[in-house]
Amino acid sequence: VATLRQLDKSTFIRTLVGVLDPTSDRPMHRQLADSIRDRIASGELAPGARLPSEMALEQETGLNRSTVRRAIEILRSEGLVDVRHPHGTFVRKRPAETVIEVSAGTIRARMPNPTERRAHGVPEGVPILVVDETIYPADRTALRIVPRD
Amino acid sequence: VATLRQLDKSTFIRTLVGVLDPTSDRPMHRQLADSIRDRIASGELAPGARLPSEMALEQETGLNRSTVRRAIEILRSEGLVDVRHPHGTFVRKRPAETVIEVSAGTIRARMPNPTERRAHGVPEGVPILVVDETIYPADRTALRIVPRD
DNA sequence: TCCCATTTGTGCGTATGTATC
DNA sequence: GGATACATACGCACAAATGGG
Repeated sequence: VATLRQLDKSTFIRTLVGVLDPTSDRPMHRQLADSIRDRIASGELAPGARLPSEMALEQETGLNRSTVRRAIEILRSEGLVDVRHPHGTFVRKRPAETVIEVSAGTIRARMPNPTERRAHGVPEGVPILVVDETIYPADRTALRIVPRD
Repeated sequence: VATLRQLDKSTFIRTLVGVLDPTSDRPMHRQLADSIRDRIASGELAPGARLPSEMALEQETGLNRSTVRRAIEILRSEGLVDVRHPHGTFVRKRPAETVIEVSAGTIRARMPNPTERRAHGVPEGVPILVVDETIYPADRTALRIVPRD
């Protein structure tokens, strides 16, 4: 198993490096973020999968750890990954979705402040849905419009 | 005018420093972000107002520029400020809100990816409202539920 | 046109702390 | 206690974009 995991990791990094272009106008941390984002979108990095550690990414991309961290920070702010200290960085799993039925009101969305984040258990990079005054974490809520009775 | 501006700036920084506690468990960059966020919430820093430059904040808080930048990054990811290179960092003005009337469908919210950000002109730290397949930038959109005809 | 000052952006390096196994 | 891995904080240098003179 150790051998297989090692192989998978090497493959991931090799292709990762393949798309990094130091001569590009696009900053390196954005390129790295793009690359990982693509792999998440394609399913190559499935929900729950762990990304290589910062040190591993640093070594195998040749980038500085700060640069690697900035890439991860981007994905974090997009709600794509979940950084668990000191376990690693994981592709976020979408929690089970609760459907809320609404038949009236005004709906907005925005990023929560830290107080709201704590109060409602909203992970980083996840907005909130605001129905009139009521707050729902957007990663686990869908609003369904239903005719008023 | 120069004198007045200088006075305002000094006042701002003094109070800013006043709430920074190096012995606290809370990281310095979060404390700084908290402090500025409070000032935005209270209206002391009105929409459109410019924050002190990174160098000014660095000098007057005694924090490193990287630490100052991390504080600003937090506010940015919350959609509170708008960083314009090389002009400075400004308290974000809420754009005029467009009310969309919906009478059916499913509504979700999430952070946009860079492609969607560009396509819909969504600033950083601003989520999108997704009505079935249609995307609306959440900073300028409110959805009003209306009875189906 | 060009230079300069200002301000944010990018990228590197280093050290130490904290949490978990 | 040690190993691992992320968190915080410092520092430095140079690039890029804009505006003023």
